[in-house]
Amino acid sequence: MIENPKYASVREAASAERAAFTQRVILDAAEQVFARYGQQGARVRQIADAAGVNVATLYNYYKNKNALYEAVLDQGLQPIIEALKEYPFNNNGEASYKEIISFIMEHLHERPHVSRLIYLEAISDGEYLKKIASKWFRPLLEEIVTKLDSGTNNTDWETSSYPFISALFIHLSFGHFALAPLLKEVFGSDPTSNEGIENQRKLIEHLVSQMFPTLNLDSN
Amino acid sequence: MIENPKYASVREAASAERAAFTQRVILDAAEQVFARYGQQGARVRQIADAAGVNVATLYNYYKNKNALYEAVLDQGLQPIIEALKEYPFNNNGEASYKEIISFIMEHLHERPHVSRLIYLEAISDGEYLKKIASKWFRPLLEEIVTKLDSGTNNTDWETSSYPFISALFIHLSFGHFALAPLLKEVFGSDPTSNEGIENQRKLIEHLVSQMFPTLNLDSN
Amino acid sequence: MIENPKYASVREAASAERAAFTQRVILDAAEQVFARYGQQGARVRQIADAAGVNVATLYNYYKNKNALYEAVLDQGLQPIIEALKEYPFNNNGEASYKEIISFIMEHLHERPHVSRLIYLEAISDGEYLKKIASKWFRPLLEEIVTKLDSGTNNTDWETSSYPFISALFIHLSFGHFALAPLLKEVFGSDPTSNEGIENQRKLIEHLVSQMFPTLNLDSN
Amino acid sequence: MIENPKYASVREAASAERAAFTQRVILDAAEQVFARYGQQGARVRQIADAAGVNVATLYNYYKNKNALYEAVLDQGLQPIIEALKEYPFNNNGEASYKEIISFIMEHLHERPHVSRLIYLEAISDGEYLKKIASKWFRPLLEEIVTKLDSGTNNTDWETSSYPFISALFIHLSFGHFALAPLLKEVFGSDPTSNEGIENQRKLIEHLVSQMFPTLNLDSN
DNA sequence: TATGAATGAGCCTTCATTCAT
DNA sequence: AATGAATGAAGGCTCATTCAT
Repeated sequence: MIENPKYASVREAASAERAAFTQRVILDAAEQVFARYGQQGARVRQIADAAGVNVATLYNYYKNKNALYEAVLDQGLQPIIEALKEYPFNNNGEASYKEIISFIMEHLHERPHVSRLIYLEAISDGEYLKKIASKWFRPLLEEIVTKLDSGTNNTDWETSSYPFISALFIHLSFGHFALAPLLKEVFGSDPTSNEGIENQRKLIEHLVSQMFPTLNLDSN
Repeated sequence: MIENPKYASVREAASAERAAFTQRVILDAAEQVFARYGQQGARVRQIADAAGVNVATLYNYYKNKNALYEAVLDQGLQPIIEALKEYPFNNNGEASYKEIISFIMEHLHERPHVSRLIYLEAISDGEYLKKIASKWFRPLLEEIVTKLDSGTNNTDWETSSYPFISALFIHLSFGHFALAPLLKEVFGSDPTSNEGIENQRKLIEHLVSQMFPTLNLDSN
Repeated sequence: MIENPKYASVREAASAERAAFTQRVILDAAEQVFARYGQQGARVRQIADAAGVNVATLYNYYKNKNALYEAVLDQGLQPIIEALKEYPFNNNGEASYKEIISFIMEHLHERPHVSRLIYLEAISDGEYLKKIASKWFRPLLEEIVTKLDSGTNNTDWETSSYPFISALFIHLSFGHFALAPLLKEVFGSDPTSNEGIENQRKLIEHLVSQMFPTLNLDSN
Repeated sequence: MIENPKYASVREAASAERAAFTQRVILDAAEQVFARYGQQGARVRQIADAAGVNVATLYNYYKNKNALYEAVLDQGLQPIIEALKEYPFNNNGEASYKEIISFIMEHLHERPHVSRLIYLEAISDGEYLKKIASKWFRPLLEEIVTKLDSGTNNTDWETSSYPFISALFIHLSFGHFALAPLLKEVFGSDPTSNEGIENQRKLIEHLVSQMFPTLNLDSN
């Protein structure tokens, strides 16, 4: 029997919504597990359990474990990429380097697995590392470097030092979240607490202001 | 057949030597594989292949994969611990903070998997993380903090900031090696090359000298 | 909503027609897939795809895969059984053995999967083999044997040879279609083409006329 | 410790022998199961059970189920190919067509799964059918045709009929074994018994002698 | 009736581990 | 000590089937 298209579309919409929800749940669970055990170490069973669905359901949405991992990287990292793109880094100089730092720290805080996913991929020298580097880190760092260049009189550091400064920034932001369990164990306080993040933000600010005193004076 | 005890002991000595060699080869291979794929992601077959021995041989030396992993952590990290213990951090103030930096960077360079093992444990919040933190990082950082305290007039930073400074140091030293594949991909040059290490060492020195100007003046 | 019974019945009729159509489509698809991969090797998903319906729809018509297979055997073979029953084998001697041969070959041609289904059941010694043998082949062969007996003076062959002659007939008719892919590959021409079937028909005729010369003279 | 090479080789030989035995057992079991359920319908678990080994052991010898199937076809069919090659079909005309028939029937009897494997592959139009046709059936049939040509005065049949005669021969020999379960069910007696085979042999002989009367007179 | 979503069971394969030599 | 062979358990994935709409 041909249904009333209107009702059919309503039903289909509900079904699609449900599917989208399930897919999101699976993706979140996968992100969590992959971010802890890596691509090889993660178990699909564990992901399914974390998502609260049957293992077979995973395969209604993703071809295989590898495709799921790719989706985690793509869609897990995407929000931060998008956010960074929209950020007015060099629109008119209004966004200070301090705001940039806050912005990034805030986003990494909201997506606690991103840093760890990237670090795991880096440590295992995974096949997606090239993509992460080219589509992600290089644009991000270029923005930062441009900001530094435009905001200082360029006498503080030589251009050749920028890579090291960029790496320093990566360590202090991404590393802060990736290494959180160890830091908590060593120092006793949770680095991902609001206080911990705030302190780390201040440290980065302080370092930048020390390294680029002219930047400091200029823009803030 | 009754053997000549003398010859037997000779043979036994040779045998023991051979066994020690095999065990070392296995441990090195295991360290390499675990440092890349983590405890769960590593495959014993891959370790055996990397060691050039039969898989069954592993089990002549280690009860199981888990015991092998523990041995990797214990014995893989041990040399650096030992080295640090022997180092005259605060014997008579002769060892400058620069020397300490060089010393640690050099050791991490020689054991390229140590940083990654630790990072993997930290990211996965592994069961050995407590041990690593308490037996390893805390003593190391205490030495450093003591050094800072004794070497400066203590006006540069408040004591409460020491954890963050310690963490900063971890990121810049251990993180430099753990993240090497990503950094290489992003910046194009190998961070683990002599030049890359030298530059990183200088960066750390520079930061320390900026953060602790009195330390800088005092000891070097 | 209270419906007008008249319209309801119209709708029900249309619905029933539609359902009958769907069921036929599913059955045809199932026959095709089962005839190729057997009971165990066939995949319900493949059947649903071939039928152009959702997998779940299969289960509106058949309890499970096994019931579908039984239906394929029952209803797939039924038309030929029915046709043979209606055929005036020994009504009044009007149907010559040549006509019988043509008749069977024609029916096997129209239902290309029947031969293969039977062969697969035979090869796998399936649980429906008994049924096929008793309800299908034995009646068919008895008709043929009766025909031979009544049409000849019975001097050509001993009665004990009839099984072998019957088997010969099976091989040359059913086997011709079941083995078609191999024969095509070996000889280059399609045995299921009109020409191929015609030639095979002639071969059977020739053999029969050779084996039963008196039959040959009598009835044609 | 380096062993005495002599003893080592002895041990290795024993090990290799054991492995060869296991591989043979697996292959035989696989042949049996594949010959019944086909490539898709066969279950590796069933094969392992039939071989009396653990499922994982299969994978010490064959990459996967498909490779095992290929090995079954290759090595399962090979003995008959070899046997046929060595047979003096046209050495000096000493081997009569009756001997050829006996020879083939005997070999098919000894390897009861060969006929069924071929039939299943034919029915499913499998990917190895081409190979079977070209490397196996065509040579075999060419030998037979050559035999027929050389042994008769060639007046009995036209050359264009040879394919049909060849196919007839396939049906009566291979089909006799492949279809054995059905024939047994229909006729009550086992076609693969010595008596059944003997009778089938005679039937083939009879048909040949009828179809090629001059051949009959000449060579026997 | 038809279907997209979901699932438990089962399949193929690999894993970590043990055995026998 | 070392290894090829063997295995139980677990892994990833697919299957047949059911649910909910």
